[in-house]
Amino acid sequence: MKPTVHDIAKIAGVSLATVDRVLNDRPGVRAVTRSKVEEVIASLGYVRDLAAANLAKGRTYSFTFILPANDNSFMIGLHEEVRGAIARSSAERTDIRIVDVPPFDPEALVAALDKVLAEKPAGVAFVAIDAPDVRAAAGRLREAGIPIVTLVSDLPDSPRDHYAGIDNIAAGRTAGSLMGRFLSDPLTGGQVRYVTVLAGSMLVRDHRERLEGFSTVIHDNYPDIRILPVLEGRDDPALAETTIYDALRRHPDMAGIYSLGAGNRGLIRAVQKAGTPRRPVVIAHELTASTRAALMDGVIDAVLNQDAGHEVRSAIRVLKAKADGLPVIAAQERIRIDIFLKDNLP
Amino acid sequence: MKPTVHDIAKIAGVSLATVDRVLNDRPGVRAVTRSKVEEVIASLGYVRDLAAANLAKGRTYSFTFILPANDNSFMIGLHEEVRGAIARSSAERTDIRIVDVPPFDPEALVAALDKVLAEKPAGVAFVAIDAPDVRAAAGRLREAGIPIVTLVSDLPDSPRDHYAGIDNIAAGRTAGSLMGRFLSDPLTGGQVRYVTVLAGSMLVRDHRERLEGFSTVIHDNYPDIRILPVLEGRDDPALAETTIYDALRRHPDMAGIYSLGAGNRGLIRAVQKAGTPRRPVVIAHELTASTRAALMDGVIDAVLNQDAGHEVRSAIRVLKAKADGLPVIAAQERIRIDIFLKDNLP
DNA sequence: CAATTTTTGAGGTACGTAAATCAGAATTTG
DNA sequence: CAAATTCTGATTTACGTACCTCAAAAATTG
Repeated sequence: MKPTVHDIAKIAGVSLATVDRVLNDRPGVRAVTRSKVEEVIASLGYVRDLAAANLAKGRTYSFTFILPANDNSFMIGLHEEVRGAIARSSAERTDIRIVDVPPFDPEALVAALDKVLAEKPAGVAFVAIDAPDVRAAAGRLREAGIPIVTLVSDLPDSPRDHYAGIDNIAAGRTAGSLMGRFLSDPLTGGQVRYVTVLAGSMLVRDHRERLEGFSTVIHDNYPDIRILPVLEGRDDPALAETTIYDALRRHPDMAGIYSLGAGNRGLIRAVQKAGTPRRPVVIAHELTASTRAALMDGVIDAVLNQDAGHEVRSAIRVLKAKADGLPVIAAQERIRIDIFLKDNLP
Repeated sequence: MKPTVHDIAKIAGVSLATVDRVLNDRPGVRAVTRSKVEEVIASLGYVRDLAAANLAKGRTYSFTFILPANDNSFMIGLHEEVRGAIARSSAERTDIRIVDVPPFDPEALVAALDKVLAEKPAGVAFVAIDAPDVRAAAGRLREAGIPIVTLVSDLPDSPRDHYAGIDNIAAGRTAGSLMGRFLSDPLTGGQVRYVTVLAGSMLVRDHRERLEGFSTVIHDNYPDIRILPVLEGRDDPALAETTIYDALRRHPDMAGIYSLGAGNRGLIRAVQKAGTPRRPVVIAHELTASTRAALMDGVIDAVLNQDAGHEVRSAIRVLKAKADGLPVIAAQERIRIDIFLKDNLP
């Protein structure tokens, strides 16, 4: 059977208390004794029974999720997933709290992080904003020994333990590749096509990265496709609608649209209203009620999606593992870019 | 704090033993007393602490995985993932065993299922073969109260508890949609193109379903694409190579190939060797070393993939939940169809 | 070498549940 | 109404670990 602390004590010829001191890094053990015990632990292949340990500790993992109070479908969905996790938390010894912060506001995020730090939770997950102050606040948390996971939006070059989100450069590249393939003409070819990109804001890292990936692929592989200057829709459906509508009026021959942010409701309306002679190829992000309907109707050709539920569950798993000092299964925690066509909608 | 059995006993005015009898469906409790206790349980919102319960029971979940002893990359990968789970199992109170069976052999599978039944494991996962005898054997397991999960290949109309695998019709539809889009010519159009399908065997349900989805989408949406009679490569690289090579010699203008089974190593060699004037669009299944390389080289255009690791972990989670009588998080257990282009390779 | 400090042992309690025993109470049966 | 049966309560042990106390042994210091 699985070895227990008692087995270790017996074989090492020490008392249970000493084994406990070694296992939990408590003082009061001579170096010789310590190494002897450690040897036995290794030779037996002992692994601490986490369930029993947590039971004994009466421990509950208290995690805090700091989320922007955005009202787009994706963020609302993210909130819901966290609430779902909270509902399930009773059975899992976790106690999860949500802290809302105003969106796109680095100072508010820093304030929230510092406030959370004072509460000494067992782990923190937050949607990062790419700013030096945020990086510093994250450093303070790590300093205090609190594991950190960034969610949806990463904070590179920071001491975060993990990023639970998609690779946005790869997402942009995928969009570019699909756009290129959907537009390419294997027989004739050579005609110049115009593609427009609708972003939320170029101040957001995710959007910058998606654009970067998209542009690279188009430039490198599809020389007859030209990307028009980026339009900013501030993730707002109304603004997106007028912006895209105007663009389609100016370029009735627009071959494609890549919407790399939110506010797709407006984009869809604009495309339908404009009624251009040849409907442009549209690739958008995040599967919501409206993008799903547009996919079915043929207004959108492909949707790249990140599964908020997976991101939340992954963040919790990672925080738990970090809190226990356990390794994470990397393959399990990689958040994949889902590609949805109208034929593989779940 | 979380209510415990002690709280229930105190509030219901009964002893701990009675609460235990109610909770674990043991006899020896009057109906009145039972309902009183159940009322208190409900009113307190009591949930049993699984960790403590399992600790007390000294329980280890013993699961059996029945896997075909195929030697293609996918099945080898599946084996590896199960072995990986076994390596991790010490920490998770699971004891997983692998039983190998000859591939595509319903009788051998039935024999294995019956042998496993005799060992009364806490759950069984197996790669199903679509045959009445297999269905009956699965019924015997369920009869014995053993949870069943089908892996990779489903067994519809059987009493299995769960299927951990992709929707193969949707996969075929996706392949059809990508093929149609990659081949379609938005400006000219109208020319007839020929596409060939390489399957392992039409006797396998997965392959039949993929073909069905593929054909449906092509017929309904891309009338100028014609599907040639299905080629069977028996999932064998050598056979696939000669089959495809011959086909490309006969049809040098072949526009596309959909490989819905295994043996892609041979397919790739055939396409490279044939050197047709215009390389056909190739869509294949399962990301392996060879399909990955072919994607990078541009020989394959898209790979549809099912993540064996996710399937195995999902199967284990579901078996555990069923063994504990807990609900499963459906969204978490849905196995997704990954679409890989050369731009989003992990 | 005595005084002090450090290390170790022994033992206990606790976490929340499972499962068992045994005795007493309530109920049913003849 | 006695006997048999069925319920119920009280109590105990166990699971594997954490953490506490107290005393004894060993090592270190002055």
